Amino acid sequence: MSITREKIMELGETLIRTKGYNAFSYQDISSELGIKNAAIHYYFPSKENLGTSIVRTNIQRFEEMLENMHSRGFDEWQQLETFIKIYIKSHREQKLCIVGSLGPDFNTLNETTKTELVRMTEIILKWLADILTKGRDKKLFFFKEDPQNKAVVIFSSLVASLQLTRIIDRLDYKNIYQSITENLKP
Amino acid sequence: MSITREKIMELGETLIRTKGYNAFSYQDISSELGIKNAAIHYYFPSKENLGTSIVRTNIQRFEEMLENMHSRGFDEWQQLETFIKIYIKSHREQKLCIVGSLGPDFNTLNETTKTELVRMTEIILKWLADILTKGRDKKLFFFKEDPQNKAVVIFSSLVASLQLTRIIDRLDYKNIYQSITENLKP
DNA sequence: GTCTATATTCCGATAGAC
DNA sequence: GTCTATCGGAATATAGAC
Repeated sequence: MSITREKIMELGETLIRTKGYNAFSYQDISSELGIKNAAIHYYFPSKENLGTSIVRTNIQRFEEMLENMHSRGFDEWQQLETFIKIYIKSHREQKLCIVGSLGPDFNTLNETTKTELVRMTEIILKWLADILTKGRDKKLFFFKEDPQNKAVVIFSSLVASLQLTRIIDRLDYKNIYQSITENLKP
Repeated sequence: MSITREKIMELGETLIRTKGYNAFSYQDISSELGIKNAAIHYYFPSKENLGTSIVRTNIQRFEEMLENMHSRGFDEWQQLETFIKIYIKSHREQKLCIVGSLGPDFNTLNETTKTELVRMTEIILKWLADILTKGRDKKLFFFKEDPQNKAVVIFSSLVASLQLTRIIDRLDYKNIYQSITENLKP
């Protein structure tokens, strides 16, 4: 795989997660890379291709993380904390997550990008509901709500607290995420 | 106040909450109203003016709701449920809330719009932390976490579950919000 | 006071040079 | 295979007509 192509995807992802999909342009990427905007079109004929590829890479990254956690034999608490660490890192880098940055723009996305974003969100929610169920069965977690709904609530907390801390930067993200896990303790 | 001006603001708000700030244009509004796009510039010289005015109106609306609830003597549960009803309505109308739609675009907004969005978010979070504190003192709510953090977590859940249900529309919003309140019951 | 004709800039995208 | 010159159109915004 071409190095330029990789750089474009990395920059594109950063731009989506900082400025938003509809606010960034091929010019933003090309000027940073010192090439013309049309050069980007060689690697990604349309913005749709770029957006879709970026989401696909993120799905791959998430699935690799799951495999990694399984091979290491992580329990449900360790899995949840590993996932939350992604959000702490995003916060430190002043970026939103992919779901939280593309989600609000959903109605303006092309069909292929929509499809991948749906797939990514489903994979995350399914995994989260899964570890919530298993963790509760093993008495690691305690909660009364339906695991599927609880998964949406927890994921929503993570997604939007990145958005809120961007608006009000004095909010302490670490304490916020502790509030989320505190809630699950038996 | 001019009727055209009001229609522009209403349409503008709908567009922000469905397509996002950077995806909608003056053309979208003018074509709907059967006028030229430049006519919008008479009422709102720049997009910044329109965006800022829309946020200000939303702050006013929220503050009027607070006054209304106080004059009716709503307790903390009633206040929280009234607030959540706004989100159920938004979900039904397939719209995000203002904070959830402008938040991800924060870095691309003009200074005055940023300022108003910060103010709106602060007002909501302050009110929410307030009723959580008072409600817990009165034994209406039960939770162990710090009220300020809990306010961010609850608000985040509401904001982002609108975004997630847009991506995956089979998610049941009513059950999600019940998970949020369930969690506060003593 | 209200709106239109028009300017300007920037966007995503195509055709073709190297 | 990789990139540049350039297009057509859409975006925000100004100047001025009614």
